[in-house]
Amino acid sequence: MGTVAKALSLLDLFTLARPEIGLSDLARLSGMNKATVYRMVSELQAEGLLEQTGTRAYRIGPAVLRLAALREATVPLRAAAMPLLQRLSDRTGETVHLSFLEGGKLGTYAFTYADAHGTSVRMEDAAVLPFHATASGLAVLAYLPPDRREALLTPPLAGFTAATQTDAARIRAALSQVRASGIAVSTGGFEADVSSLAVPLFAADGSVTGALAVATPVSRMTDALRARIAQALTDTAPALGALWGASPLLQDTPPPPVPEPTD
Amino acid sequence: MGTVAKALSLLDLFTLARPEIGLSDLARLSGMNKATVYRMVSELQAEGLLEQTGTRAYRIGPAVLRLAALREATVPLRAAAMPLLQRLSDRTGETVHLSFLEGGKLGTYAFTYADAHGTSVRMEDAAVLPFHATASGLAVLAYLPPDRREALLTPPLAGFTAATQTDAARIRAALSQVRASGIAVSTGGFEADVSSLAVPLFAADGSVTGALAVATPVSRMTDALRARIAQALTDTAPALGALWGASPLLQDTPPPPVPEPTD
DNA sequence: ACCAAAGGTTCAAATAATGAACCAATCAAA
DNA sequence: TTTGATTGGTTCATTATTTGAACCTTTGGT
Repeated sequence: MGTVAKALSLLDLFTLARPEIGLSDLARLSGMNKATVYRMVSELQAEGLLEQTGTRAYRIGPAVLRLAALREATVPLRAAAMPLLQRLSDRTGETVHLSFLEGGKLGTYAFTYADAHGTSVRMEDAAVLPFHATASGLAVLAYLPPDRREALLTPPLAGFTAATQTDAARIRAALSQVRASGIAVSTGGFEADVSSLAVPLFAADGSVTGALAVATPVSRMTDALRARIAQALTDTAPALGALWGASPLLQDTPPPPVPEPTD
Repeated sequence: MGTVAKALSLLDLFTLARPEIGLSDLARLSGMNKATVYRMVSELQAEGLLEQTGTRAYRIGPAVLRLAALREATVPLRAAAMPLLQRLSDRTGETVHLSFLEGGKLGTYAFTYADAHGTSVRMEDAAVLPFHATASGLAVLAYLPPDRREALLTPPLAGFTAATQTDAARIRAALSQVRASGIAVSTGGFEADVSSLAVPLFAADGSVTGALAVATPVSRMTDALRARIAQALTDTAPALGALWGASPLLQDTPPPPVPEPTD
């Protein structure tokens, strides 16, 4: 792991729940030396990726807004995807959630709510999803090349709820199911009261790039709803893939053109 | 300059005009070795700050969207500032433009248009402003500590138009004017047909953090309009500063509490 | 079939990152 | 106010990483 990667990994310590972090905490959380962290945050600050608050704690800086504007101007994907997500929300009556592989992480990209129900699953933007504990993560994991998959399945796997599956062997078995059906399911693995279905999304070259998911409160999930959501997901995924030039040939072939890995 | 800063400086090579850059071009533009650049972009890519297109060129990656969402959740400044900017636009009938110091750079943060005129100055989000050639830049420069100011004024200064002032001595003289009046003026220094007025913005600790500017087509700028804009700017700046806790005491003291530096 | 330029890779040499220890400032409790 | 613990920040010899010339392979144009 190079110095640059280590410095950038500091950015991932900031979350909605922990938006400001002091120097000592940053050193503790990252496991790096305080002097090292200090030099890194100084460089990140000079670039505007971090900034220091009045209490000397660090937080994400204003430069990311400029970069984000540049990103959306370059790849106006979110704008194009939102109507598709909204239609899927309306059709299923549930929260829809689009995530993409960002380097080695699965990041939330966009989501939409239905206004059908009084209760719905609340999503956070700015979230990174665990691969082994979410439907989206499993959908991606199932179609990742074996080496990358195994790297992400090496113990210890974090437990988020009592229902989180942390046994790598069982997860591998679940991934075979995902490949067989083309759909990933997860119930309460990340958030206790949430049940999700997800389908993988593929890049133009056939590699997996993200996932499209529908999340419902566990109390509402039934076999009938599951079937309706699965149908809606497989209907929507090709149109979404078309936005970045993925082949619509995948449309009627649930197990996509990634060979069943020999694991 | 540390390795991290060098790697991050690559991000600044991407602009709206040049949103995708190949490896060799990145090496040329940055003046770094190709192998060095390659390792850096690989690390930036692993973090999702860059991504590679089908043609192997690099562009800003999706992770910046996640970070931007986190930033706005942490510091919902843009949302709070926009109505103030819009009022200023409506009042002056011109384009308003808010920029902040991001580390060593002056980055565009937000802008609003008036719908009064058929013509107006178009701004780009995702833009970095030169200090010596814009009203915003001069406003900031005037109140920066002498060492930081001098660092930014060391020749060679880039020329953007025939009217760009690139003589550091003359710019220093102009900065005295800015400190005397509390307002910076620039005509055609960055974009040929644009004339701007700007006031500095100060952080809670009294240090300069950015600028608020009004930009008009040169053809429309008159002394009368200049006076009206200057008034509108000095009226708005305190309310804007209040958003981040800057002292409203500055309201009626055009030369803010930064001592006239001995230069 | 050719050439030029691109992306990507290698390895010894050079340089930058590292971490233990240190200082000064802040804060809470005694 | 004294104490003690913790914070942000700094130093410097040791160490490990980055660097860059040269190399290979692929791509695209003529």
